[in-house]
Amino acid sequence: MSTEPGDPASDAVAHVGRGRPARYTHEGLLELVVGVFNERGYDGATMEDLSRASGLTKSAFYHHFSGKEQLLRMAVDRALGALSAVLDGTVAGGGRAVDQLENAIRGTTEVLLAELPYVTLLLRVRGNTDVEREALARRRALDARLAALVQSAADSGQIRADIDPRLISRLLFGMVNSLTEWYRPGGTASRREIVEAVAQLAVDGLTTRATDRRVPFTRGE
Amino acid sequence: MSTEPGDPASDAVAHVGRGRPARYTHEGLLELVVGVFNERGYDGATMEDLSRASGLTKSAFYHHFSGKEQLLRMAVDRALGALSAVLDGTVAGGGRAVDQLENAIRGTTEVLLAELPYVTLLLRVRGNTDVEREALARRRALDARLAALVQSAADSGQIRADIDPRLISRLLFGMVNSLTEWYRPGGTASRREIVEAVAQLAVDGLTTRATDRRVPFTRGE
DNA sequence: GTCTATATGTTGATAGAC
DNA sequence: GTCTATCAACATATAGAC
Repeated sequence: MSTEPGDPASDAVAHVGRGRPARYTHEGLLELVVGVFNERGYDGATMEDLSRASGLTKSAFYHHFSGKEQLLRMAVDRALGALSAVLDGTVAGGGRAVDQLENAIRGTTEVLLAELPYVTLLLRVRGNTDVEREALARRRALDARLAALVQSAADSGQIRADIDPRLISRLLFGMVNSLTEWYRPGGTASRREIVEAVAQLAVDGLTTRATDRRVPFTRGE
Repeated sequence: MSTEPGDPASDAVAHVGRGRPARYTHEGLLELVVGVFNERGYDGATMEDLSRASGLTKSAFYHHFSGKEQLLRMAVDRALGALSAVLDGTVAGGGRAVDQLENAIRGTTEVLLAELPYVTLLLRVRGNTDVEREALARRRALDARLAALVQSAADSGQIRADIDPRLISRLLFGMVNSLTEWYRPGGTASRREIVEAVAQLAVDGLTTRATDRRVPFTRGE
């Protein structure tokens, strides 16, 4: 993470103390930390890396956080909270199952892009520690809710029935989650474009189609 | 990785030596090692973990491999070789761009499922060491070839033109790559089913469609 | 080829001065 | 709240006996 426009470092500094370095907000520091976690991997990032990225020594850094695992917990909690909330909103909105599903796809994609570093870290958790296992369990619960949406849409004949809904759910949200592999805030595609692309590719696939979806379907040229 | 049917451990033992433990093949050991890498993460896996999984002490293990990084190189080389080969075959086959693309989707999916642990490890590489950076570079080259296939299909009007081909490529192969997150060889869905599901979802999306694709297109119920 | 023992470096975390 | 100094645990890797 170099210092580019929109770099989290700019948010981290609350005000400069009278001593040597700067003072930091809890949240600003966390964003820096998560950036390092995502660069080096959670295991690969050392407390020395994390503190240096904050402009603090290890000791000063330990004054703000109890340890590496607490940092991970705070980060994945933020991601899980955001994903959980958007899913709550989607289901509360009601409507046809297929529309709820499309809303869930758009909503989770939006959250992923808006909370990119936190969701990225969440998706890379492997389960080596208690914090990680707890995060995995909560993530599985979210996945189950998404799978249930797909199942409902399939049960009511609103989406294709020739593929197992569980498989569809995994592939679909696998596509969404894969955004963490390449999306970066300053890139060519805007969030809005990406959300549209994901939703449209999910619904219609690659095939060419006229603007009015009810025209006869023809494949290729 | 416990000892289940089809467990790599069974392939690892070549024959029992006259001394205490067993002898191992280079390749069988590598499969065990990659399993541990994927469980604990490359950084999280210690040489102690790796040797213990092989039933050897650390020292005996070092007799077979020069170190942790060599193991990683061998593993990602295997994945990169397999992916590269399938892509070579696809392009050599010729045909319409859209058909080459569909073949590439099927081919990379098949390779991913067949070489699951190796591809999984490859996809998790972050770039902390020279070996990792080299692997990332080779992977980017493969991604570029896939993106070029999508671009060709778009240029000749064989796939939808309302989404940036680069974005399509990333989402499509992101979906394929997401299989490493959950596919396990003994599961309910066969490789064949999964390849079909990926290809069909990619081409047609979620929408219900009659068996004959040329019937008038209707959405929902 | 495998073992026990150990060298050597790194890491997460703490002590205590200022 | 930040620093320098340091610890105990653990990691990669090697030495050398059998």
